[in-house]
Amino acid sequence: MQRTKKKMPEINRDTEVKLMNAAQNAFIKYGLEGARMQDIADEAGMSKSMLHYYFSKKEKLFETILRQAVTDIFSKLRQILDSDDAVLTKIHRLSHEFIDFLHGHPYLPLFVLHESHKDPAAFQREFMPAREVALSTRFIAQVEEEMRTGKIRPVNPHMLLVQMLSMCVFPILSQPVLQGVLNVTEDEYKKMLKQIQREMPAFFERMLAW
Amino acid sequence: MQRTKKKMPEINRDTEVKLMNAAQNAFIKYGLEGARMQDIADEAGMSKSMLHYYFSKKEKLFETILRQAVTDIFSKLRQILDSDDAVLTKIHRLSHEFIDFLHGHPYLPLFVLHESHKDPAAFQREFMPAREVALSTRFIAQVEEEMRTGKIRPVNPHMLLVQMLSMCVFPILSQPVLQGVLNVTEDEYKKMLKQIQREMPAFFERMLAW
DNA sequence: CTTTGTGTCGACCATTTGGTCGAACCATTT
DNA sequence: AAATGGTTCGACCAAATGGTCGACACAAAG
Repeated sequence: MQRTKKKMPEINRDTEVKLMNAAQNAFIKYGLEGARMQDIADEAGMSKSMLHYYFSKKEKLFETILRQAVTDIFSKLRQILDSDDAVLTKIHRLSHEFIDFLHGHPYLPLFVLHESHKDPAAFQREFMPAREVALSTRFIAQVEEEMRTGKIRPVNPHMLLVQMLSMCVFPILSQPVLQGVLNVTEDEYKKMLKQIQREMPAFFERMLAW
Repeated sequence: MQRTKKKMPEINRDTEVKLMNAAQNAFIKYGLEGARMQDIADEAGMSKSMLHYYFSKKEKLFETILRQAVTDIFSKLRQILDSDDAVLTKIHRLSHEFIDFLHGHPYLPLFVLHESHKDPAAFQREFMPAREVALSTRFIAQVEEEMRTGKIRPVNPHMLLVQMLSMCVFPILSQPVLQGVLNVTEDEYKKMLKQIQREMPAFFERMLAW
């Protein structure tokens, strides 16, 4: 005999995912106010009513999408920075795994940053749980420890983290503009990204070496 | 006798500036679709009709604001990168003058990047005139020249430029998020920015030294 | 076969929003 | 004082948009 559940909610999941994907595309491109519920429904191949059936209000839907985006980014970041690796190893992993991740989701950082600018205090309160903050404290402590044992040169740990993230995120974030400024094709830009991935670790090794 | 002009257009200028400032704030925060004409008019202390009197349509107004933003950023950038200074001097100036500039207009980069993502091709076509592209080619040539004469170590010039910009722009761009991640106050973050300004040149000197 | 409850939809509603228009204002000119 | 012409506004309009509601489909349960 089969499950005693009244109905299989398989189609459920499927449509919900379809709706969320469409919503993500729309919100990322046009923002909360710019995205149109009808467009989202159309792109998902469903009626507008479905959106309100699964996510009561537009804001609810938006919050779901934004929270997902924040979680995605920080999960990946935590996976690397919260490991047992040495600082330089983490930098190496960051330049490869994290940039690869961002390259696969080039829209995520801008989306999150854009929302964080609307109301920084609210963003921090609603979307930056203590877990994400702890992410940095442990890494900072590790850097200080390696500095104490003389493994790396003394630097400002906060600054180091900011610079690491700058190098990873900005080249992806600003690809459309930089591609224009540098006057290169998308392929050439991708090649440069690969090169950044390869050379970034050595870059920081020089920085942290005595 | 006074000017023979029929009327002084001084009030003109003034209201136009007020409208544009209000429009800039609104567009930066909410984007083209999210900004409300009524809000812009209210913030400028004028009627909505004024907006249509000075800028016929919302899109026209938006394009004006965006073009201004792009021009502002690239003017500052050109002022530094198009000078007669050596590469390392330019890096030094970038870390001071350009970051100061961005710190005074922390919203500009995100605004431009956001629009560039909506339609990269259109953005490049409409808002990146040849003049802005030439900005990089000359700097690239200069880097190659200094490499040839052995003044600096061989590196990929494109990559160098991207890294310089990353270090300048990203810390400002992502302040709301990073302040949360690092769990520091605005003052502490500002202090860190100052430190980045001071240390960035040495950072690149190490990178470019033999 | 009827009931039931979850999904799904089309039609509709109330509000918001960009945009228009004619009137009023006011300094300058005649 | 009357005319002129650029400037400003309030009232209004048509379209778009978020959201609601009743109906319907349809498989599982009784």
